[in-house]
Amino acid sequence: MLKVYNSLTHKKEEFVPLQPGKVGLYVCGVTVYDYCHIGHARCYISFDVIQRWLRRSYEVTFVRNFTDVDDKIIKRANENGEEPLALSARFIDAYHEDMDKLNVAKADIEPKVSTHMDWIIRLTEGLLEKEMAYRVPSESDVKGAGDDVFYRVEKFKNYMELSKKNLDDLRSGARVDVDSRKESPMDFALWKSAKPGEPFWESPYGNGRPGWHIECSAMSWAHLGTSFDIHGGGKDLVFPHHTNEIAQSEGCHGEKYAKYWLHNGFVNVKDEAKCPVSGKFLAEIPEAEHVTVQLGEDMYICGSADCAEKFKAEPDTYLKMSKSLGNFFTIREVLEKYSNESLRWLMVSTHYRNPIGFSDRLLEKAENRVAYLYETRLAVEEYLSQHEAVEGDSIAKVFARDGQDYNPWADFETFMNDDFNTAGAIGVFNEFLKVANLLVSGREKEWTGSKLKPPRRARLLNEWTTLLAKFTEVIGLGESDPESYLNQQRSQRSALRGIDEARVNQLIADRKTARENKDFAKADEIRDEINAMQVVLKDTLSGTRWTIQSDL
RNA sequence: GGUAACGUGCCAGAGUGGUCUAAUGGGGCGGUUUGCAAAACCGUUGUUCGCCGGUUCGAAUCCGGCCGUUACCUCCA
Repeated sequence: MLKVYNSLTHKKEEFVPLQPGKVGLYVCGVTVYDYCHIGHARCYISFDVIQRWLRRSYEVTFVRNFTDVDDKIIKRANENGEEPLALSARFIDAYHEDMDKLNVAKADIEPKVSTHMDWIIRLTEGLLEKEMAYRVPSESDVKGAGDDVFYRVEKFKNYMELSKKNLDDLRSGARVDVDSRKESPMDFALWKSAKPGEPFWESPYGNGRPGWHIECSAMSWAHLGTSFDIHGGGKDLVFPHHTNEIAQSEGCHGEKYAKYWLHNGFVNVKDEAKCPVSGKFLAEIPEAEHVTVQLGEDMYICGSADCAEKFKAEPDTYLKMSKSLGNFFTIREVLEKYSNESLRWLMVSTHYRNPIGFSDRLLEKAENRVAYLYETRLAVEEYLSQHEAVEGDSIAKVFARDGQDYNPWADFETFMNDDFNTAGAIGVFNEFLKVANLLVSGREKEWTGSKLKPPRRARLLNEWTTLLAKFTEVIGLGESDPESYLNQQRSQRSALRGIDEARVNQLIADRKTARENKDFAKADEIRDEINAMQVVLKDTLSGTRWTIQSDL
């Protein structure tokens, strides 16, 4: 049974769709005036996993819009001397590129404001008829500009149901100049009359364009009807955006708008300090071991007394190395330095409603986990290419503990059904990956108490491979080809650190020769040289693999 | 100023009344393995859940207060 936390009721509830077997899902999309940032990544990755999970049990209609008519777009376009719709089209393309990299699937329907003006007008008409909205003459001198239309907030009883605020607090906190033509300061614009230098559309109220909130009410109506199952978005949209959406849609249709409201938490960028000598992140070292060093006016923190000594002796040498890596904001900036799946892993490893810390250190950790995932897959593939399988017991039986079958998928499902708890689910997944490594390295005895013959291991690894696909399909990680993924990840790191791959390969070949000649002194000398380049070697049965040393 | 969310061990992060003396991952330490490493795997470390008080037979988990962090309060996912 699936349970979801509903922001509307502030409780976890059993998920029961309006129509059996079907789910209508609407997620607020981007306002396309710039590249997507990590906050967008969080939201769309979260709902991508949610959507993937729902599709296992329901026929899902997933709608995620583009807001391509908006103040910020117009402002940016005017600065660039570009048509607003041309600018938004560019950023829609950029959005798709970014989301492809993050393995975020396209929504079933991705509607745009600019092609839904008729729905927006129908909705506005409906609200005017019910006197939930009112017209006031435009102050604009643009020819054809007629009226502005405002929503009459006082007429909608449950206005604050979602945000748990009260109108009086909002009034007192208002920080924007009040438009004196409004009946009440809280009233918001449904339709804005045309202004100089702005695009406009025709309407019964004269030329103009829609207000900010109406587009989601209109597009969800167009594609999911007046009432649907799940509405999602970032927590920051609770007020005013979602609050106003409810007011508009319920005010017009007189029906419950969305049954469940799901809101993802924020991304908090952290600037994390490193020890200037060892380069280690101070957060990784117990505070008791930190040593403060004062140089003139400036204070520095080292990770240990040893480091502090070295630092005092040669501060200039170390200060050069400690330059800040800076904070990242756009998805593109992050993906220049880290592999695409590392960002997704980071996002999925925290529950979607909780705040998530964002820093180089955490990305680096995520990067290493993704590498572990692919290295495991690679090792399994190698093993299976070398060993034939024979029939035997299943993973559940062989890895049973305390008389209980080992059933990672069931555990995974339990977590996912508990408000899409991907963080817990990832914990199960981690253990599942370990199972493969145990078998590949012939160490299953550590878990099961007895050793298996290779054909039995191969049988279990075949089963494992099938099962793995079920996990990766849900979390959207580990679905690429392992070899090419790892190579890509390595090339990215090599390029960033100026490591010459050809040189590394040459040294590895030299070392291989030395090892074949049993000249281990020479081989180790070469390896030291390689290690000095921040390259780490891994000797396997099928040859030497190499990776770039992690910053951690 | 108003409102809300969050605060878990060295770090990240699950856990919302009793098999929690806290899943999982990272780190540290010890080991298996390896020509030596790396990787992988095993063991171990951490009595502790922001602080104070209360409810309860029993609390990380419920209630109250305090402190801290983050965010929102008309156009940010």
